[in-house]
Amino acid sequence: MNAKINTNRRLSPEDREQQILKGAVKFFAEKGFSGQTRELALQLGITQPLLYRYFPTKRSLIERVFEEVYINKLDSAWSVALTDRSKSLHKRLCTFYCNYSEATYRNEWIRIYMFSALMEEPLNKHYIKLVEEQILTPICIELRDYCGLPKVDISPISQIELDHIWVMHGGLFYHAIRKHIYRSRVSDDFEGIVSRAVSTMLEGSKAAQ
Amino acid sequence: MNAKINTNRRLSPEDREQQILKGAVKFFAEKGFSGQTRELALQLGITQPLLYRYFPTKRSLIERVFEEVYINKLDSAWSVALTDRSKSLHKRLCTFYCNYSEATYRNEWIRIYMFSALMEEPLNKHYIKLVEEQILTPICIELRDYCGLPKVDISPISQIELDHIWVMHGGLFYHAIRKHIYRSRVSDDFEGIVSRAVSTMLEGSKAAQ
DNA sequence: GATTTTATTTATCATCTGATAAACTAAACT
DNA sequence: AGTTTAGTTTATCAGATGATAAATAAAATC
Repeated sequence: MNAKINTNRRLSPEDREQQILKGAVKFFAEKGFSGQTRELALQLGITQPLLYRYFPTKRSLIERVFEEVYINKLDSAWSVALTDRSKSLHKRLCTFYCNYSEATYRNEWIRIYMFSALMEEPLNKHYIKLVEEQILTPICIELRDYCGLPKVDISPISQIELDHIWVMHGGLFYHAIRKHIYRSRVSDDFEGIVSRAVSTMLEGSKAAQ
Repeated sequence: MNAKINTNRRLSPEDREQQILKGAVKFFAEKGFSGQTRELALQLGITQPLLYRYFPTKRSLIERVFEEVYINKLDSAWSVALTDRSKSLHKRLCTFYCNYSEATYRNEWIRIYMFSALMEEPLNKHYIKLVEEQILTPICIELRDYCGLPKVDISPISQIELDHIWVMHGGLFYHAIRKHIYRSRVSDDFEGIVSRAVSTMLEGSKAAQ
């Protein structure tokens, strides 16, 4: 299918390693990690043993794929911006989810994330922890302020509050699942969806008090 | 690990087939469809060639697993109950999602669903279509009534309206993903989560008018 | 109880698949 | 230009894996 004729043979080790890595991300995102090294090599336009010059085992290549996809995708500046009360919470949440989705709601990211979760890779649990601590908890704190509820230092964020935000967060994430995993036709106006989801959540939370 | 000593050898063909099928559902839900027939047989406490007496190929067994898991899980009575305006929409939606989640937000269902979606099995697309037609569209229609908006026969349900409901639906589904795929610790009070999600959606939608 | 039937196992095949070793060849060096 | 270095390929291995055939043994039939 996607086999490339290897026009430029003999790359520098750095270039070849990068080429294999990028190709592996694409390949495993599509086929899952039970995809075969020969098929990957074919898609890269190289022979299968060459993979083993750059990565000692298939597993080591997969671990590099994890790193490649997940490292430095969460910008800590976004979490900080979430707490900037000079802007409306609606505005802050919309900005955050547009940035966040641009970084993570991508075909390769989403699919590799789901494959790794199904395989129970530790990566998934680490990432979930990060999301709860860096994203959902800050949002809960801002939502308390928005609804005129007690501050965190009075009573800590409860599981109920987290779960409530998880529904919105998960609902938006699910849009990416529908697009990249189910490959359904979904509306391209993600900003609009975010804006409506955020409004709904904010209005609904206020009304619930 | 889970290997059973085969105490009752020589089952009737019907019983053996059922035993293999149930075991296969459990096995493939855990390992994915690249799980190996020998490991499945070991888990069942039988030898691997015996599988081929009841299922001609691995693929045919997988297709039976799909049927087993998906057939008759959606009760059409639920969709009808959604439109019973003698009860509040909040009540109807909560009842629906509690029934629906009991049928589908189960470990084996969710995991096999996600594996099959990643493999681009047609099953997934069929199911999504069913969800949109039997569940989300009826909800959109009821929501129009709830918000005092024009009826369907005046203007059909738009993609925007569907996407809006998809966020709530996906948010609730994502709770099951977190539980069964990520295997995170999640709150067991799903009824409470549903109730808050539904309230939020209803209040938010009303406020948006 | 002897014979037939059939569920199950043992033995085995062909192919696939991750991985290694040796051969080859394009580029770098002297 | 001749020699060395190192990126890439060819050939191949060992174990895994889906699938088949023959052998075994438990139940059913007569």
